[in-house]
Amino acid sequence: MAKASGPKKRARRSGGAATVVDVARLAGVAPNTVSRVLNHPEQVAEGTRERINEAIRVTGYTPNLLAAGVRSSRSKLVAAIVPTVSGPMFLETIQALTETLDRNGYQLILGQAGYDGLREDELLSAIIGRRPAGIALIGVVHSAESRRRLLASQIPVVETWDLTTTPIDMVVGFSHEETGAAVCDFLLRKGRKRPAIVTGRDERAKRRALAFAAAAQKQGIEVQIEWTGAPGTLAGGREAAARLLARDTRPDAIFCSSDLIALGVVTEATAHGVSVPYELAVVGFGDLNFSEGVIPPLTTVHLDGSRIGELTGSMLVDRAEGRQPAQKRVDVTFSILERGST
Amino acid sequence: MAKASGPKKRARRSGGAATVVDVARLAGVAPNTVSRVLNHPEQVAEGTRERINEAIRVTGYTPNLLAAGVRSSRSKLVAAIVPTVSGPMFLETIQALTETLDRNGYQLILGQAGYDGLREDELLSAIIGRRPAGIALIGVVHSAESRRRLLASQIPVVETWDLTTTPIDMVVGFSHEETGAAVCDFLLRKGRKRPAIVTGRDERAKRRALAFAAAAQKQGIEVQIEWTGAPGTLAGGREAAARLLARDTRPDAIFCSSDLIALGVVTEATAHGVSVPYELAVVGFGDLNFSEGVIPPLTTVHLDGSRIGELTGSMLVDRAEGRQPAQKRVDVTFSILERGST
DNA sequence: GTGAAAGCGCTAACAC
DNA sequence: GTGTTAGCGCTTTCAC
Repeated sequence: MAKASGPKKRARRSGGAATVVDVARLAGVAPNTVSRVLNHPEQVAEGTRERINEAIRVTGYTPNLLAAGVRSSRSKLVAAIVPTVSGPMFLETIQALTETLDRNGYQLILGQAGYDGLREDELLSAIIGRRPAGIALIGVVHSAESRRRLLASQIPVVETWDLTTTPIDMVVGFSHEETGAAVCDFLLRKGRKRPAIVTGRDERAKRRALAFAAAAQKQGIEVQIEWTGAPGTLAGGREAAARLLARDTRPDAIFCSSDLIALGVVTEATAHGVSVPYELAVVGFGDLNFSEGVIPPLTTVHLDGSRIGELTGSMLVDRAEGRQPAQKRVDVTFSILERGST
Repeated sequence: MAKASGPKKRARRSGGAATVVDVARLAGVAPNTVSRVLNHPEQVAEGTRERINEAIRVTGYTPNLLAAGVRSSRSKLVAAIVPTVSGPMFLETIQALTETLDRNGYQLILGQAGYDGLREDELLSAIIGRRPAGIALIGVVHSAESRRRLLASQIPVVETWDLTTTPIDMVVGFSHEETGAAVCDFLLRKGRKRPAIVTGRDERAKRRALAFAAAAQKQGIEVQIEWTGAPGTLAGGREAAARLLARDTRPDAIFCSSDLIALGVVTEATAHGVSVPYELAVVGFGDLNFSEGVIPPLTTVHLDGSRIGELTGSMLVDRAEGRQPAQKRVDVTFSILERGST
């Protein structure tokens, strides 16, 4: 029997999907016993369990997770809020997060806040309304109002890609100030005298740029800054580089707020006959998957985006299951990968 | 009054979040009137509405969308299944989809099927269990079993990035066969005699490659194919190019299954002193945001990923709201953007 | 090990 | 316009 799956008996009230009641009737048990097979199979006798599993197969029953969530107030859902999904920066993090959640039986619901953070409040309502077991803020800057709502919601939160001093709850990230200063140091140590910056306008990039400039200032060096849009693009990098190369005092080193921008800077410099790294050193940020393969290979700031995603995922799952996560604050640090462009 | 939001009165049973009952009590109305303000505000007298809205503010009430979903069997949730989120190919589509849904009050839940499509069935259960109003399959190949389950679930489905002849429900895409043949034509017309292919192993890329080869065959030309991993990387492109350039009959044109691979091929060729486009023409696929900016600018197959996402979103929303979408099958076509690399 | 009964938070039907 | 009643599909006591 059971040639095809799909609804067998008469159509049911709403949607026509099979319910615990249908399965229970077919298996000759009470509805809650079906629930038990799904959630605590060890509490059910083997014979009964088999009969019920067979009934599940025959009816094509797929548990209604919404209903389960209402009753148990455990939604098995985690929300991630990103500025936009189409910047390459956070992809590894989202991927690793999804996989980690998945492995633990959780689903990811994705919200785009945009780089301007308008609509942030509406988005938050939509998300909190789903009663997720946790919320991951990935590279998002949030308003005071959002903070308050998140705090009030009691939902576990992980903020990532930064190390706030006043976190809402948990944090996985690194210091953008340290990063900027470290890159400045690195370039000056290599004997560069006229460092410049090409940076997107987003909050974190700004802080790296400022820290870079401050570190240079300490050595009595003024840094030129060129702004470009967020998220960073190759074209934006080329334009900014063109402006920089046209100046009277041409920089001999450029720190870019993303690898894509850095590739643009290298491309433009090459097009102008400026040799990278001899006349111009270029440092990127993000260590995207193409950065090692281009010519010259890009020196860049490496961040373990996957690790951020995994940690975020397991911290949220821990909390969702009532465990205390190993740490509430993780500094994943960064590293400068020296390659051909410097 | 109402200095801060957040729960006011005594803690409530589960989770501590305010419910319709709390709001109703505070506003002196019945619970369903609160529900009405949320869902059909025009049915409620202005005075009552204001009182309720004030009560909502004071209590910090956020509607439990899970409960709403169970009762109304409308979850305001759409699921998207992608092979992996970290390939750049589908990002614009996911972004446009998210935005379109968002504008209509729907949220996106994201599932990664992986390129191998294992775990596909488990993923599908998790997704169908949420009773989403629609499912978008973005660049995913699905098993016969998955097809059956989707069909049985009665949930509106849009398959994208391809034009299946036997769609589950709706389709937004283009023909990979036509694409492959068109690129072949394009290269032969430009006088290339020894075309080759560097392609990832994913299903669609394979079909483009085969169609390319078949078109060449018709003109009596044999095509060399080099395989690389999926998703395509710059490094993979370089390796494949190195192998191709080492052969006795060196190709004078290479069609790549992604722009990232193409950039790798160009890089490797340049490193070998092979001039692009004079000695070697290179065509990419996807028109990623960097492709126009590199040197030489990449000739590539352009696809409007955003449009695919928007269309998918509005088709699903239409169906979710009981409307018939304008079309069930949309061919978004492709175009070959001729730039410096050919 | 299993069943009966209650109830999660919400919304749809039907009164008035 | 608004309240009363019922019930979505599930899980959680609490019996036995």
